[in-house]
Amino acid sequence: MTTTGGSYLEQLNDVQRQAVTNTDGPVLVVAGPGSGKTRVLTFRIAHLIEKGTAPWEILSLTFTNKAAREMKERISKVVGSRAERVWAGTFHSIFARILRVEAEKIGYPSNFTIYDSDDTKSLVSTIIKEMNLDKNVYNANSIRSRISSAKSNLITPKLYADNEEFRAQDRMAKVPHLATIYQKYVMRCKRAGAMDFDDLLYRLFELLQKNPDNVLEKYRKKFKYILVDEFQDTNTLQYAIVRKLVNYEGSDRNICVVGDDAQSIYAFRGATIQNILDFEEDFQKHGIKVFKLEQNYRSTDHIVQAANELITYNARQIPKRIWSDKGEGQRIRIIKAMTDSEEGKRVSDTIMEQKNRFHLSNSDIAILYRTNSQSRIFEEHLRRLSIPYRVFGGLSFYQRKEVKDLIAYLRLIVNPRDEEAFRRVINFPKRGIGNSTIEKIANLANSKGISMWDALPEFGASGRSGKSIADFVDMITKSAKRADTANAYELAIYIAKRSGLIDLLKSDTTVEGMGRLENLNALLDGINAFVEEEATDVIGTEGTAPPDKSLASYLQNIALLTDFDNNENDGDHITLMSVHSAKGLEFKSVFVVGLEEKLFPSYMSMDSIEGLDEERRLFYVAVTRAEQFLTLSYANARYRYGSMRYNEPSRFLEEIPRQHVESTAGVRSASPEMSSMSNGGARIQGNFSRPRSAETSKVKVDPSTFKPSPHESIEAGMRVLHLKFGEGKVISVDGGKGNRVATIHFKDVDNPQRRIMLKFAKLQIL
DNA sequence: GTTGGTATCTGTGGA
DNA sequence: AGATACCAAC
Repeated sequence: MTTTGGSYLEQLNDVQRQAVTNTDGPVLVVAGPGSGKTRVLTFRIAHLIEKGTAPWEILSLTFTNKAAREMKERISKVVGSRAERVWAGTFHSIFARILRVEAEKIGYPSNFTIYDSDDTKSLVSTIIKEMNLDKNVYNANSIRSRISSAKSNLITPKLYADNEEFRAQDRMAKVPHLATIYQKYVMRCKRAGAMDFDDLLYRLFELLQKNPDNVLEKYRKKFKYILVDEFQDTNTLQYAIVRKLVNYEGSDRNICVVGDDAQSIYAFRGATIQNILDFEEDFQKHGIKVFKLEQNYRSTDHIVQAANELITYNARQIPKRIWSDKGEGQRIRIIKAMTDSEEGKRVSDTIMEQKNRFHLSNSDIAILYRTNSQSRIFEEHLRRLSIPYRVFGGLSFYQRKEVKDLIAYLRLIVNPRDEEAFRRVINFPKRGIGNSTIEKIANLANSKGISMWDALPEFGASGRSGKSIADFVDMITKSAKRADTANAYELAIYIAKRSGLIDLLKSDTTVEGMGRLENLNALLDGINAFVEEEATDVIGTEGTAPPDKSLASYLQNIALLTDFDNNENDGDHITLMSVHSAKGLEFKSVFVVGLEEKLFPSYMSMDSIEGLDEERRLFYVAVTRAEQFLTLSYANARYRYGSMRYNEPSRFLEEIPRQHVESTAGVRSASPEMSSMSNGGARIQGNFSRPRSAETSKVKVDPSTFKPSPHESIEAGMRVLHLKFGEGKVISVDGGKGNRVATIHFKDVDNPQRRIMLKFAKLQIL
């Protein structure tokens, strides 16, 4: 043991220690927010290494690069530099790394391209256009997500086409050709030597399934211990791969998954809580051990209890109540604003006030929102108060046009069959190869079943664009030749100049144009840094593999990076980010903003119980980010899509028991901005429905005698009691089983007629 | 083939 | 509101 080695177990509570030291056999850790989940995972890995497991025999899968990096840092605090050799990374990056070695076994080049969602969308659009389908009916985005979910559920184009149920669904949705699009899409990706994000998972599964050269055994032997973080966010496909690696005859089944069903927020990309339930069942007979971490070390009690309460509104969950001994703490504050702009101002003012009163630094504070587009208004107001901030998420560096353009050239050099890259740069900067020529090349490629690049020689130098095409081919071929001797950086500089990209940007002297040139230079610097970087970040296979500094390797790296990853801790700033990206983080003071119906919960998720439950879990995640101060805010009206929209306060606000909420006295006093409002503003005020919490406060129902009746038994005509709205009469009940909605007229409420989802509501029949 | 203008749509989360 | 698609004129 190292000198620090002995002490790490003492930093754990009993359950945590058991979860760390029970290293062999299947383990499920159900970990509430702030319960020391990361600590358990990292110490478990450290413990394995201390006990003699080779670092490279440990596979640790996470969802973000940030989580993986943090984990390695924390492991190395216990076991030193050996931590570098652990296979720790995201599902996508680890699998991409394996596929880079094995791709040729399943018919892909080892330097395959990774298609991002823009590439995917554009390929889907191209196919729809080629099939002469109406793009308004065949919406590229929804088709993309349908294809994605098919892949995530291991449904191949063939299975899809043969499945009568899917076809019936598609006919109903007026998209009968979806199966064909899916089939073409997969074929085109393969033809382009490209994998989309789902393929990085799916093709690895395919590899292990088909098992050429007994590759399955190779990886089963290699990974003696497997750990999965955020298991509630895995999809069917990811779990299928994990099972392949670990659940087989004669396996030690050293698998540890950590998750919290209440924090599952990625159902939209195929994640299913079912995996946690299945996991218990799948490993039952192999002596699974289950540990529940319920003590919350993060937040004070009002916050913890509010979170507990609100999650009970969900239909399905693993029973669990988190608790804290950090004391009662501050109550939750609610800010009500007339407009989005006022919300921005009030939140910024409150931040200023908190900073002064409680001596918080900027880095202690975060503003969390449902959609990235909400950041703008807070930026404006924070800037006005000279409060430094940083916005995470949104358009990442690698999604900017000028960056994507150069990357497309690099992609094409590495893999000329990459059709999306080809289409992007064949005529940019303009070189006289117009749409009709591109169409002709595409038609030729399709009829031959080859890529557009491979179709070029046959297309010939005929016609007006012949010379330009020949020149283009020459440029790419020459660059590819250079790649043998030049490194990625030299190559990037060469092609940036040779293609005319640099000149084009230099000729644009506007502020934006200069910004674009800066971005391009930043990209070049980034490539240089990648080339010069020491081997520190490299996960050696057996600790001996030399760092792969090729252009192909660079491209695969950046394809999986997000905005999170290319930024250092640069000083003391407030954090602005979506609730999704805040998962796993914590701040002394958290502002959850935009708590309005149709925004949070999102209108996209409001028409189903499952959707609403996921939004509620998302809100649960948001609330549990806060250590000491939690502030919730909403606006009655906000600009969205070009016009003022009015929204009700979010139902989630009502689901927080009042005893955890700060009294609103004084908080609602008009801000200067409100009193200086124009007539337009006055009209908005006129439409302002009174906040629900204010009107409900006068209804007195004693919670100790209140006994909710089963929601199935509620019928029209009954007299019922509601914890917040008091006594009311059920006017009607509609909606299907499990989804019933009652219209109830309450006696003592300003807005008496209410539509209530019976599944969530707690009603007592009188 | 290119340019510049107008019409139309789309609209969450993120590896 | 902003991005993109489409169309007419050069």
